[in-house]
Amino acid sequence: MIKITLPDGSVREFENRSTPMDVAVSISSGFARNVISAKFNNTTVETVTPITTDGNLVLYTFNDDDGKKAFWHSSAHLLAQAILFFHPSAKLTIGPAIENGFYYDLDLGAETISEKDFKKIEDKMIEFAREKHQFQLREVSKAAALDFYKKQNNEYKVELIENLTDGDITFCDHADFTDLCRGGHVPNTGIIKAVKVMSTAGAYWRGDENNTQLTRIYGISFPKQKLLTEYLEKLELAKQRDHRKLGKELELFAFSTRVGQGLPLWLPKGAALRERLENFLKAAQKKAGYELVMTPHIGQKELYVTSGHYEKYGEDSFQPIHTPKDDEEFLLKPMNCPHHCEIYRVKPYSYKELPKRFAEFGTVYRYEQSGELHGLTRVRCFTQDDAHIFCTPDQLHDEFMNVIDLVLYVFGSLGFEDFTAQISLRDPEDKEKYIGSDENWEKAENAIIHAAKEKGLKTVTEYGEAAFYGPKLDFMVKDVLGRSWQLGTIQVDYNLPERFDLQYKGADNQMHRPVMIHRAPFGSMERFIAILLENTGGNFPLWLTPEQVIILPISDKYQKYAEKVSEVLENSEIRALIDDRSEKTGRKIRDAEMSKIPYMIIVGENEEGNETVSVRKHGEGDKGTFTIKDFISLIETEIKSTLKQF
RNA sequence: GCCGAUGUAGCUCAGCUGGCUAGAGCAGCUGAUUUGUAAUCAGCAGGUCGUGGGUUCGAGUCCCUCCAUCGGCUCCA
Repeated sequence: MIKITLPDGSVREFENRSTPMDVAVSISSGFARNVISAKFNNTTVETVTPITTDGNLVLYTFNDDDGKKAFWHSSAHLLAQAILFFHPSAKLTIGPAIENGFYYDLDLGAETISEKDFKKIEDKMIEFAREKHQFQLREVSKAAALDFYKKQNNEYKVELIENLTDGDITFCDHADFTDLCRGGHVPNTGIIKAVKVMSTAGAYWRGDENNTQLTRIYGISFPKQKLLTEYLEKLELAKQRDHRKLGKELELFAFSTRVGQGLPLWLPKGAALRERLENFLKAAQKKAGYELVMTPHIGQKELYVTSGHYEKYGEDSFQPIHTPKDDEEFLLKPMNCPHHCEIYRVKPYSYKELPKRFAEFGTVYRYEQSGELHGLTRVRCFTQDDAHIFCTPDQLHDEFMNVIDLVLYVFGSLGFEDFTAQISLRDPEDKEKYIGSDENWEKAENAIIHAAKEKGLKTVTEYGEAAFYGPKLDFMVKDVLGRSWQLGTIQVDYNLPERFDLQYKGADNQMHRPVMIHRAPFGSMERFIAILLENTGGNFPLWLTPEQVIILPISDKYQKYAEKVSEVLENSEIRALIDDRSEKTGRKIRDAEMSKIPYMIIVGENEEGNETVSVRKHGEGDKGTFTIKDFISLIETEIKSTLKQF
């Protein structure tokens, strides 16, 4: 007999070689029907794997992340099986589960798969699924595994197997389909009831652009048709909140092919909104002891040679600007830090004057690859809410903590609750990508790790995500389709101060090297506004939104009164406009609702007589009648409650 | 940059296997209407069908180039 401990702490005895499914059945047959995967002693096992020792067992259904993972991974096998049916010569590579569904990467040779083929692939998958094949994991020797794939001329699987250890290699069979696989499957194909092939894409083998480009096929599957329908509906709904769509509808920004790819044009409403965001941060920064600076959009090549940017990015950047003078070259600035280092160098500093905090809404230019451009989230010209803090090593800790507070204040004020703090360290395998000594890197990385821990941030650590001059603490937020974007960032840098030979005089009368913190709470105005648009669906907080109030006179008889109300609101710095079209009130309300203006006030005979306004709130409806004064204080109260002081 | 897809009026879209002067709704303009909590009515105007080339008696429709956009990959100072 073996003792199995379940997640609730209860211990039950089973016959030796009982399977997770046996355990599930012993709990309840209804539950067992929904169990699709399991973990034994924290290792993924098949539901049919015999258990031979005491241990902890967790059973998963589709409602668990681990259950979904097994479900989608199993679906990837099914997808590969269906593709092989139509393209027998396709070479399989890998097919993992992802956050939403799964994909399979294949080398199709000269053949292609396009959207027209999706339906027949889906049908074939369902056909195979209904045959209720069991997934069976079996161990194979390395030699046998290599032999199997060499016969198929599948160099990809051969490469994978060569990196595995003999005795640790398993194949998974279902029907006549076999794949190299670690395991983690649902009991049988029959529970996969609904599948959708979502898209195809090119993907480089092992993520290296020097390798063959494979065809990646994305799909998603569910145990019920209804769940698939709901998922697709949710996706459609999400697209309604795409910042590119909303930006156009709300007239915030636009692009012009004549101006150029990735070069956003800010329209009046967008520019005003952006200015309000800037002022919001400027006010907080003033309190936090920052000083505003301004620097040119270009700098001599030498500046970037000093900073190291030229060496790292020269060829992939906008190319130098030449002047009538021979050998004179200027670069569009890709970052503000070199300029700010030069500001620091303008005069000598004593330790008593540090930290110096230079802030600038600095516009930078980067020649991003054309295929990378994406609305406002990835552009070639953007404005960073940049600042560089120059401090003594002793001050670094406190300064870093203060910056975290500022970032959290910004995120909190704009309703970003669902973010991840990502500790971005250098890739230990590829130190060539970075400048500076190991010692400096270690100091900087430790400073970030400790500060994030001390703040109690929930963090993830990513290697290879550091900037070339230093590690970062990045604040990641997801867009409407679940893609993660870096917004706020804080970086510790020991390297640029060295490169620019920055100094201060210490209490010991000796010269010392300051430490530099790069930070941008928004990250960039463009990306931040894009993600804010998607998070709010265009319903911005009242203090930020382009128009706060729209006045709707019942007829043009009340135009004068509408203008009077507008003037009073304006005097209280409330942004209002009047809809003076000769339309019915219902029409004006509809249009105002569609344009997402937070407050509508309706004025007619009753209101004019009593000096009142009839208030309607966007998305909520009629709020009743207010005196103008009460309405103003309603607006002011709402703004105060959403816009806290730093 | 790479793989795949898409590109018709300001917006959303129709236009079958190539065949009269390219259609609709919304938005716009003009006029009527003077309106009470999500669309008043009528009329008018608006497109060299992304660009350049080709095939054809004939191209929005087929082929190629380029441009832009979308989904990925790679990249992201």
